[in-house]
Amino acid sequence: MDGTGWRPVKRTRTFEDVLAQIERRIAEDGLTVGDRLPAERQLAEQLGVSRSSVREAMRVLETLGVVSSQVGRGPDAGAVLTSRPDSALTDLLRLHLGLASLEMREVIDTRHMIEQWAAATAASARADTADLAAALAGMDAAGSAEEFVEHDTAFHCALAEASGNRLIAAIMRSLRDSMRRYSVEAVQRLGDTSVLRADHVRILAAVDAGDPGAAATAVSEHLAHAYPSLFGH
Amino acid sequence: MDGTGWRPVKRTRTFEDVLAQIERRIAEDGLTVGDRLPAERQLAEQLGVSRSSVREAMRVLETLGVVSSQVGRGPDAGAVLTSRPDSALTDLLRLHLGLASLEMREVIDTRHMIEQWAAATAASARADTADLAAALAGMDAAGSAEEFVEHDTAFHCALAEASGNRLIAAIMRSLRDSMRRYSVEAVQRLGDTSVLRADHVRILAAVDAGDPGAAATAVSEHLAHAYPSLFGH
DNA sequence: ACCACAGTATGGTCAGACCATAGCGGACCA
DNA sequence: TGGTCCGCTATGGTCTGACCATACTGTGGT
Repeated sequence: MDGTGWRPVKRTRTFEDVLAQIERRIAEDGLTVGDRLPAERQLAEQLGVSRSSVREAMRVLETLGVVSSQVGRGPDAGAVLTSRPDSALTDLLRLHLGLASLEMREVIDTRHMIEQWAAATAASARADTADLAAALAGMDAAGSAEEFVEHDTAFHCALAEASGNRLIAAIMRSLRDSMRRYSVEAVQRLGDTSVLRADHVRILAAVDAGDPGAAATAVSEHLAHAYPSLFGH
Repeated sequence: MDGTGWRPVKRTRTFEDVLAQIERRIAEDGLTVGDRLPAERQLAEQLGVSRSSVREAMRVLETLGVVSSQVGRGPDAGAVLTSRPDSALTDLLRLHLGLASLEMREVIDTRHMIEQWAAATAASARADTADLAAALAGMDAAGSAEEFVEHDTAFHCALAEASGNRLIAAIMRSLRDSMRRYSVEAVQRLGDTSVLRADHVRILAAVDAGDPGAAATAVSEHLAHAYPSLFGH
């Protein structure tokens, strides 16, 4: 106890203050996607800080996928508010997988959960399945494991989007991005993709039929086929 | 067409290059949580860039919850590898909710999905429920809506952790952080918390009994009680 | 053995300069 | 009138070098 009643709880770095100011401004001025933030030099002057601090705050916002910086001049230049949570989530997953603070098993279980939910929800909502069918056609035409996985990813992301929940769709895209290499290896190990194709057809049919239970079951069986090593008991 | 076969696809900013180098280094040297990165000045010299660029890369890594910077001197000073995906996810959700590029409904649906899965998984695994019981006791002792929500949050996060999946637990914590204010209002609107308490007891009992189906059902009914406006048909 | 204090490595911040980019707008010419 | 060229300028991107605050390290004195 120092008797002053003070505790150096946490020092606030300048760029954190800048972040708070910008966030407040977004809320107060009702800024939304497409609007521009003031230029770095202006912002620095307005807030009474150096441009470096403003730039560090910009890096954070860019990392979180809420702004996008463009050089040059004109209406599209400068820091523009955007909404790209995908790359942020992807980077997050990739780095934490690299640090071994997450395991692939956890990622795949999460995907399993999301995909079952998305399939059931899309089926209940009788969502449009044109994108799903297109991705299925792409898989049939694929000539390599990489190409197959690409269209497979498109199929599953389209399924997540069909659920109508943008947060879940964003998480799904990031999960797939993080697993790409792993998925390619899984397909190569499997060799034959006809089983996977049949699974996809069943998922699509269940969604089209508006049968949530069947859709969820089809997804579950599909993942068991795709990653047999993770579903053994 | 410029005839050179080149297209300036995308310029790579210096700090992005620094990020890639650091990430490569983490992978190659097998760095893990607790290890230190070189000092900013060293890194700048090694990579042949300015300290500003290194610092911008650090801000990104810090935002993603992969490093934590400490000033001063000694073993704990400098940039240390950590694993804190929670705050990154929380910031991500908060900002995107603020930009209206996500709606509360989507967040709550996601929570519903996660929580059902977590409850069922925890029940199947016969997970330890001491933390759940402790949070339940905290709720009983709560004197205000804020306090109640705090222990309620602890209960649900403990449930996610009991599933054994750290990714899902991290997402759960972030979701709850983002919804805190909304949850407090929901509890105040509800007035009586006895229904919620009974729900929690049922969830806990189902997990203890190792009954995944009952656990999932209990969670679902609980959310319907807590957010009646979102589950009307 | 202990304590006080100078030394030093660390991140945090700032000021100012220069570069590359890309739209803007006027000058010039047909 | 119309179009084309070219300089202007606002923007982000980068670098340099300085200084501050912090917190450990080691040394020297007691």
